[in-house]
Amino acid sequence: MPELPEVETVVRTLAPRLVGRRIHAVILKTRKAWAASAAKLRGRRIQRVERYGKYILLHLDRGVGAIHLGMTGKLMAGAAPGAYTRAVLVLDQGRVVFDDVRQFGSVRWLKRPPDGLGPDALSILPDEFVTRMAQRRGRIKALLLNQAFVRGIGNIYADESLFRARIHPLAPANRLSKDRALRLHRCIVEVLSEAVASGGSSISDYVDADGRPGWFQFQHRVYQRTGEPCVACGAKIRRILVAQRSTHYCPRCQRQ
DNA sequence: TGGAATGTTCGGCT
DNA sequence: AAGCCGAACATTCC
Repeated sequence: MPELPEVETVVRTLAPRLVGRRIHAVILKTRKAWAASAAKLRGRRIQRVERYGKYILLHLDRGVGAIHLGMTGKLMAGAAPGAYTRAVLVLDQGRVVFDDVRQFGSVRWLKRPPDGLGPDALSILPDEFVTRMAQRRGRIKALLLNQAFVRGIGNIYADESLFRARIHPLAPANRLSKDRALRLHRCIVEVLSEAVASGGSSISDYVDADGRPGWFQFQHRVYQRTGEPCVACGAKIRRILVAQRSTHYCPRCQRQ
């Protein structure tokens, strides 16, 4: 579940319970390579909690805790550990439980926030978005998924944004007119903001730090609606593969 | 039973 | 050299 809106929702529900807390102990139930790094969180005080693309950053008195939810990661305040719990941060007041069925997520201690990521999808300015797009020849859908280009967009919101902007997912980025690029930027901000306001999309079992699901999945217009009628024109939604990911679009509304 | 699922990374090829 | 592809990671669900 974890794209920008889901991570943002987790951060908003988590932050009030974490800021000012000290991490007394780190319990690890994983053999993943990040475990050694995660152990360094012990003893640190959490000064600020921030979303950084799809990362949850705990700004500490020394360094940062960087949590990535991968595909199935969940971060829950005060929850009981279960079968898929990979890490528990024991605080001076309460605890945070990190569950992750597929284990693509991670909990790490870093000297500084991760580098190599592009500007945040919700804060990049229209002009910069247009300029960066003009420098890329790749397919627009693949580019939106590329965190080095913009950070925060994943498979759901890439499809939903392209649908709203009426842009074909295979369109080469640098071949879009300035108007269409601006429209795409506007639609990305719109879709992400609406999704944040809805608490994200719960497509399998996503919940925020308080265990509450989001409801933006009821607003999806193309994502996982293959074969269903387009809400705008009635044409059947099509599914193709782009960058090895399922890509859903309306063949009539989104022309090449 | 095989394929697909909210993600990232790496190696190889052009 | 950017960009593409396939594979890998691990587990569940239908």
